[in-house]
Amino acid sequence: MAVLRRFDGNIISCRHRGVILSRHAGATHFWTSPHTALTTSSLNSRIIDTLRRQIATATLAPGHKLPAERELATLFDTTRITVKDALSMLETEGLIYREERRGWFVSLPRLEYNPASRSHFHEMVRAQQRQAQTQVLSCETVVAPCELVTEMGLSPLSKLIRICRARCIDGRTVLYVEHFLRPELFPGIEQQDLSQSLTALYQREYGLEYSRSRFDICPTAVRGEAASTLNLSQGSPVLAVSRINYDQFDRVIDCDREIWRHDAVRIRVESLSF
Amino acid sequence: MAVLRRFDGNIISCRHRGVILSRHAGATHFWTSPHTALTTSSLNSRIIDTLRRQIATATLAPGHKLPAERELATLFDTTRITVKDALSMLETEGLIYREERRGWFVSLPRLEYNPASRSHFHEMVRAQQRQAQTQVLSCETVVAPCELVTEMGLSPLSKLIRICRARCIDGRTVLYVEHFLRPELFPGIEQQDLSQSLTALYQREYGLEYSRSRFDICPTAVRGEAASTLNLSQGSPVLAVSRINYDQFDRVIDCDREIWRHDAVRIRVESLSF
DNA sequence: TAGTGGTCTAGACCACGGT
DNA sequence: CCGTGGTCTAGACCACTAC
Repeated sequence: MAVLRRFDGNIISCRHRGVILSRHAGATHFWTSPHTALTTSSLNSRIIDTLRRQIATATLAPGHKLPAERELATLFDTTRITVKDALSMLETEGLIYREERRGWFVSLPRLEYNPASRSHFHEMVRAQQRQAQTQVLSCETVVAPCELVTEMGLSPLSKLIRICRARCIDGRTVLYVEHFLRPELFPGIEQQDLSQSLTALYQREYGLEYSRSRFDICPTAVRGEAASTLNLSQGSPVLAVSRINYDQFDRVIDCDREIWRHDAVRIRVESLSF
Repeated sequence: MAVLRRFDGNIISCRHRGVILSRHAGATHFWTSPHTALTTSSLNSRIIDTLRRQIATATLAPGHKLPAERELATLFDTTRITVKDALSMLETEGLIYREERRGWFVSLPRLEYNPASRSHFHEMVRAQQRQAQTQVLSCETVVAPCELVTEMGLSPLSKLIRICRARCIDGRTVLYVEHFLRPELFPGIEQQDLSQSLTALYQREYGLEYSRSRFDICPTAVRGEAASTLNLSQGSPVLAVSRINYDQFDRVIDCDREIWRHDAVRIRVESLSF
């Protein structure tokens, strides 16, 4: 049906000067179906294909910084806008990411994340041969946001404890997370070390265990404090995972809102069908 | 901590002529945390805020077509590029979507989708008061793509049956899906009506039932046949959900690759913690 | 202070969709 | 055929980062 039209030439010729960047055949990326054809051959997609190939072959290795946009524009004999379009597309694809005014970088392998597991973040990261770090940004009592009143079944104008944290993998902040806790269940939690696993803390200090949870996964755009914490520009794509957790007595314990850099994670869930 | 700085003025004043578009205060969108601040007030974010508000109040109702980019540029006294930037950001956020060369439209409510449930697509859509439709694009025997050989535990150069379908909600194609089936389990399936639920077909005709499955969720960019089927431009953001399904004897039955329009769906999973 | 991306101007031509 | 977005040019100034 769909015909496979790969761009197999090594020389990416530009309109005026001609540019040689890629000398290797591309490897197949998991999310690149071999059944999809490349139908366009615009300048834009030549830039994309060239960069994609360099990334696939690790000629551009994970974490490496790309040349400046102006430099790439010169290299490909075009303007910054065209280059930016190409880079945005690769960003959407998750192959590269940007840091606000710092430049563009090749993405690191995605963390495999199972939101149904109560495995601790640090453990999960270590199990994947990566290094984790957690930073507490704030802990304060707030009036429950109205959508949480509904979601958590609270009475209106309830108070909640809000804990904000940033989590890093291999030195890069990839996750901004807000926890909303029912204060009556967690007296004095402000005095605890909140950079550790909250799940462990709940259990050790308060005898509360997750029994079941419900989570929503929703790709969206980042704004506000989450954006600056993640070094992202306003409106960059992220993956929002919100969870409601129930304890062994089926009471709502807390609610998380995780904002993941969308190139940094792959959700994997094992489940029984029902 | 973060200060709430809402843009509460009704009059969006542009640099030369001044434009009044919005007259209503915005409602809070679920994914818009009230704890995040709007830190910029560029021309771009004024466009975004104005459109966001109009959408939140359904002044711009779901499914409605936005004015042409050139028209918006005139309206906001700016250029098409600036308008496109704003529209792209709203697209990333999932509030609007585009159809290739047709224009920009306000997104419909997201379908709530639980990949762990074996509920049939048509049932699930109907349960949410929407209308579903399925179109079979192709059914053919192919050599197993190499990443599936690994994922499904096949011997190299195995053959698989590949079924490609498009699924619509309320007349809009929102899902492109490929199924890869082990041919030895499904003799003669090509002669069946493949526009119905495959799950039901497996059970009725072949006595096979899903018992468990593993799925991966990964935001990425769309290319190739999936893009044209979904009326998307190359590189638009989508949500890729790939699943491996096991039968009651714990054998791999099939593997799905779903490509969802990223504004059309919200993944919701209920799970026991472990 | 130099370098970077963020934002923006003011146009242009083309390809495809719908009539 | 016209209207639409898709792509592209050739610059500009600003804000922030890193040194």
